[in-house]
Amino acid sequence: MHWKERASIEKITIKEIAELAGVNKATVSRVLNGNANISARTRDKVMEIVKRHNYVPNALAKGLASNRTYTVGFCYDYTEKQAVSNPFFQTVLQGVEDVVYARNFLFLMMSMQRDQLAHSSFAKVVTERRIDGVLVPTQLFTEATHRLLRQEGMPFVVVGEPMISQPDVHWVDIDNVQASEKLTRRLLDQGLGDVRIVYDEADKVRDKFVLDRIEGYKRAMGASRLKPREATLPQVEEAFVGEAETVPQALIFSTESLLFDWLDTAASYPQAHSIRLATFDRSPFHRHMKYAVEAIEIELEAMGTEAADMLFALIDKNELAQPYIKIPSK
Amino acid sequence: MHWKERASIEKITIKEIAELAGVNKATVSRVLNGNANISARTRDKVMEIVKRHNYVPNALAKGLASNRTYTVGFCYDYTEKQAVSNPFFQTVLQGVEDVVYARNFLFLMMSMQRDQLAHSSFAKVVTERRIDGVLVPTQLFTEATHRLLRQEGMPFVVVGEPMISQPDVHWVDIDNVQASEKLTRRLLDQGLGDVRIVYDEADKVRDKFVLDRIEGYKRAMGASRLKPREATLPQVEEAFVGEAETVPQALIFSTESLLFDWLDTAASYPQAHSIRLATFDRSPFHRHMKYAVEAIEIELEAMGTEAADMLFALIDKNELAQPYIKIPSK
DNA sequence: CTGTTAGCGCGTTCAG
DNA sequence: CTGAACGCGCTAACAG
Repeated sequence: MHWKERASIEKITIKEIAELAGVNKATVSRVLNGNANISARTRDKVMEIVKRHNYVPNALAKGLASNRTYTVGFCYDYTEKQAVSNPFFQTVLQGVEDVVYARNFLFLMMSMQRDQLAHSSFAKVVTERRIDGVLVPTQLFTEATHRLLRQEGMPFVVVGEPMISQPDVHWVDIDNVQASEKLTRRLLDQGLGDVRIVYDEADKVRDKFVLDRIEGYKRAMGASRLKPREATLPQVEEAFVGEAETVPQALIFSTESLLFDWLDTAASYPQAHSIRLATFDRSPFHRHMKYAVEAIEIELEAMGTEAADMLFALIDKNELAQPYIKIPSK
Repeated sequence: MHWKERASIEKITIKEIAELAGVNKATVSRVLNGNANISARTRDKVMEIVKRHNYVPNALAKGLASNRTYTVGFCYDYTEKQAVSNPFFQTVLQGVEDVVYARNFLFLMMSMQRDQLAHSSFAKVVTERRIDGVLVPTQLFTEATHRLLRQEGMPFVVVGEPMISQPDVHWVDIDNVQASEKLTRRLLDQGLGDVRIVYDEADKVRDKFVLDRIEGYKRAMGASRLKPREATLPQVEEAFVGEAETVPQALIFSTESLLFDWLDTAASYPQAHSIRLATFDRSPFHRHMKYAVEAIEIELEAMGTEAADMLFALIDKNELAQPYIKIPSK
């Protein structure tokens, strides 16, 4: 059995339905698409046949005729092999899926390596018009990406606040300032005074959320009239070799990977065990880790649903109520 | 700007190319598809125009005409919310992607909740013929799934050995018996004698790999003339409340989630700290966990590439060299 | 080697 | 309210 025959198994078309119902193709099409001007009688007759023969529209033909694919894309970073396994990623994805499937759309995942736009499946999908819109994580939203999207007239929403904001770029993110402020306050409320925030130099330049988390931390510290102290991981470690430095009571890691890096080295310092650890994005692994980790629930799933909703607004009406959305932590 | 205009930005078609080159549409199509019988002159002329105008074929039209979508699907289990974040899942996925993109195919992710086939995007994609073939994880490969796939004549490969083997079902899996034997031997070689394997009753009935891992364990124990002892998690715990029982020297967890369950309860038993822990699928989180975990490298990425290769063989030639593939651990 | 003629399955005028 | 005719962009016979 060749694929050509295989693919035509039992697939009834709109034309055959029309013949069976004794009406025209166009009429069937109208019934199927809920067109208003149809007599109840013909509608029922057509629907009966549709049901009985288990008619399923051909998505390709429909797309070709209507210039729509009924598919949205989700682009993910393939540079870091762990991107997909990232709980962050997958929770957002879940929110997206709920919305996408509720709309009866499909969902095309595309990988893209940073700085490899030209050969990515992302570029291919966009230029071939296999999607009606796309969600792009902020890490992948470069100048080149933006240019391609705009040039192709492809609706898009950035997931995560882009570093440089532009008027025609719509995005959704959690409110990192608020989340960080809240997390910091939670530690302070536990009686800890010397709370510091740890960041990575490279991240700080590239990721807006790192800046925001530092900012939120500062606000909470300021509100308690405490001196904020931000540091890179190496700087924190100096506290254990130098003598003048005091050991912090708690460390807030601006990213989870920093926390992991810390765990790798902390074992060398006995004093490190008493430090309270905190980060964002609670993960199911936390409770199995060497030390207890304080984490704040951030609304990742909501981020996915909001992003998808924005994208559909763009696809449907080509306009947005708000240019961007910040989701506060509860 | 409405989507209809937006979508037609700058998109040159095969027909226009033909006019510019002064040839027929069909000729352009032949050039584009690398058809043999074309004079070098017309080929060059056509290609020059194609390049200059940045022609990109319309995937939908191509698919409609050739009855092909140039897309393969990957179905994942949405029942367990963590499925996508599972390192297992994502490593396999990576192997799949490499093959799929190398073939210039696209990649459609579909979710499916167990026992919810009818309303899944999976069923939709398959019946609407939006893919040329699909990869299905064994957990989702139920009777109903199989029936749908066969009824629609959709080529498929099961990822992971199905519990019940059937002649027309092709699959790829790692060699779990071999991997388990190897892992067990590694523990025995460390001088540990009382090594036991832990399984979950429900998993054992549903997942073939659990049976295989138990089998591999037994072989290694047998080869060392040791008495194999398999137990469920509750049974293992009894060792700590009863008195007659001895504390095992090592525990092999047939799944990672069992290991996690163990970690949750182990803290209560001081004797538990000395037990060596082992499992399959090394994960990046292991090294941050409370206790050291012995793990064996299994060829997950190869599993993905092999599965994809099998699928393409099915799509292209509708036949397979081997009905299934078992990948040994190195 | 290349042009002609038909569709693929569906949406969408434009009449009536 | 419904039918006829055409087009979406491309591939696939069949000629020549």
